[in-house]
Amino acid sequence: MIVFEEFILKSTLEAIKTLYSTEIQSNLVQIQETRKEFEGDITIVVFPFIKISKKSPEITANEIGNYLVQNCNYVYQFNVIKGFLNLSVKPEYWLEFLKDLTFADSFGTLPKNSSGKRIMIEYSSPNTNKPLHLGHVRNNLLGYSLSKILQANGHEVIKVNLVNDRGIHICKSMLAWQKWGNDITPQKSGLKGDHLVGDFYVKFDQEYKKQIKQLTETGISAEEAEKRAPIIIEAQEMLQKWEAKNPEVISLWEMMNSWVYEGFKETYLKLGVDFDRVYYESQTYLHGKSLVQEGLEKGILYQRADKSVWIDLTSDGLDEKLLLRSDGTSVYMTQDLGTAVQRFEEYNNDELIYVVGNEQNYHFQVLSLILAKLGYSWAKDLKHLSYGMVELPSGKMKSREGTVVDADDLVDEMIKTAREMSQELGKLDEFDELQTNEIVKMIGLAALKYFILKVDPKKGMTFDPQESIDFNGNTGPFIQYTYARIRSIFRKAGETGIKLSPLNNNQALSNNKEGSLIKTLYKFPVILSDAGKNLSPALIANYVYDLSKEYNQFYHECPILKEENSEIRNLRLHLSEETGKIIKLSMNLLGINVPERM
RNA sequence: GGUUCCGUAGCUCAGUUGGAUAGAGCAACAGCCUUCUAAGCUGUGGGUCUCGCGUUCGAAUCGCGACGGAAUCACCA
Repeated sequence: MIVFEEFILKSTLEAIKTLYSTEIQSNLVQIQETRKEFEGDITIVVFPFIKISKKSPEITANEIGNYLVQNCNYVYQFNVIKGFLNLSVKPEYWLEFLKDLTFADSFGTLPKNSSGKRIMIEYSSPNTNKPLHLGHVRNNLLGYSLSKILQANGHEVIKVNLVNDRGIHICKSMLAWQKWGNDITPQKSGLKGDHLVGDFYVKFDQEYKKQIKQLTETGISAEEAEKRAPIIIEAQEMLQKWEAKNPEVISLWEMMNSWVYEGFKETYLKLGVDFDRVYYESQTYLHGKSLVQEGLEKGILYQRADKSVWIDLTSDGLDEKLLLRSDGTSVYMTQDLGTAVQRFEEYNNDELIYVVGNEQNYHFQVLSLILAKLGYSWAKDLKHLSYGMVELPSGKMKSREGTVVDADDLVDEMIKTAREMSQELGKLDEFDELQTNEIVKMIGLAALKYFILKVDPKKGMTFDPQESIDFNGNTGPFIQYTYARIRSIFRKAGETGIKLSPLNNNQALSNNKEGSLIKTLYKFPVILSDAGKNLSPALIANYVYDLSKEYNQFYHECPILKEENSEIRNLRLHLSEETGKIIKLSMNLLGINVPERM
């Protein structure tokens, strides 16, 4: 595959050496895409050179432009606007690029392990006391998409899920079920297991609040009341029994967790995400204690009079952090230290990416710092994909207060809307029921996934369930529609016996929409690589939107099957084919499917 | 209070080593289907890039300050 930029960079360095007898660093040469409103393909910013040339930007640009036209094969003409040197790449090279593209299997992607690392990515990581909500949806979609993107960048990826299946939160649900459940089960209630368990979590909280209120009315402070409410004390006792492996508590715990897992399984399937390995916190929460011992011996950690163990990070601009409670039990950090060591030992991975919300930035900062202090060289290879919180127009979501957008409801709602919308447009007429179900599911999910993934992960986002979801404009369905259009052309071509033939070497581009489409296709490998480096599916999402928009303009302006000149028609068919391939590939990187028709 | 992140059109968002007249979509308005899928295309209006100062040939982008918002600083996870 030709990469014009490399050659132009090299020639520009030569030009400066020849013209001004100075060798410069290659990072002084700024090469960028020429803006649409100007003529040309590739632009060099000449301002950095004027100190060397000691001439005006215009003269400098002209001198370099002339040199390139004479000495660089790919450049055939140029124009200068202010300090910008706009170069035009010879059309035959664009065509050659397109030709290479027709032979490429998955253009832009690197084969497995080609240049790659072994990367473990942890995402989802739900609690087992309640169903998944919109926040988890963002997490799952980011994690899954990122794993695809990293694979396409030639890395080996291990997707893992760490299920938070123990602790006070699940005891709350268990206790509430014990008290008010009347032996209800998912089967008897007809509810999904995770939803049923979540209902008891809410029930617990309501009762807890009631008890706090009663206590404060007797003159006890709110803080004290929160500690003394009988129901919270009962929950804590239950947690102790769990840790003591009390058979009754354990079997209740196993039963309710199994309900939740059934529910999660369904949600994951619906969202189309999966994992190579699932860890359970009940099996990992004791890890890390030996590390603490080691740290104490090395003098990195210290013990207080009450036996609790701490690390002092004040010299790193952070605080002191607890690593073992005074009763010797471990905390979240202890466990994370332990599991990180385990994972690197077990998988010998090069990186470990945690997909976790930005509310835990501090935690991960401390985590890698402690590991570095303990002497693990891979501490620098821990990465935190810190994504922003999803808020509703009404503000933050609170699961205890029932103001969350439930993941299952959300997906169902999207599919329902997709069905209504498609029906209204008369798009479902040719489909039978089975096909209809499949297509509306594909469209509804695309709308949801794309809406969430197109936003820069680092940024917070607001989600309006009523208005946010659209099927026009910068949306998943728009991109799917573009793909379906392309497929439709090839069905028609098949019916009329038109076939793709190899591209002619001397084929000229007949329309500038063809040119801008080729240029957009050309950008894909760089976008894919950037998306991997920046851990950002949003780059792919915005690119595939640009590509679709570009294609629709081309489609509108250029007849394809109706084109009578068979060479031009063939070129346009190839452009359509390649665009379709990259749309499909990009959408797959986002975890979104594309339909043959819609 | 300390630390970190954010502030771009009415709304949701792009804008990545500082580069040309800051871009899309939605919403509003006006056009385009006897022609390959109108979930499309074209056009109009809409901006003090929160504000100020600085660095620079050049700042939405970098630095400092102010204002506004978020997260975090737990013997929670």
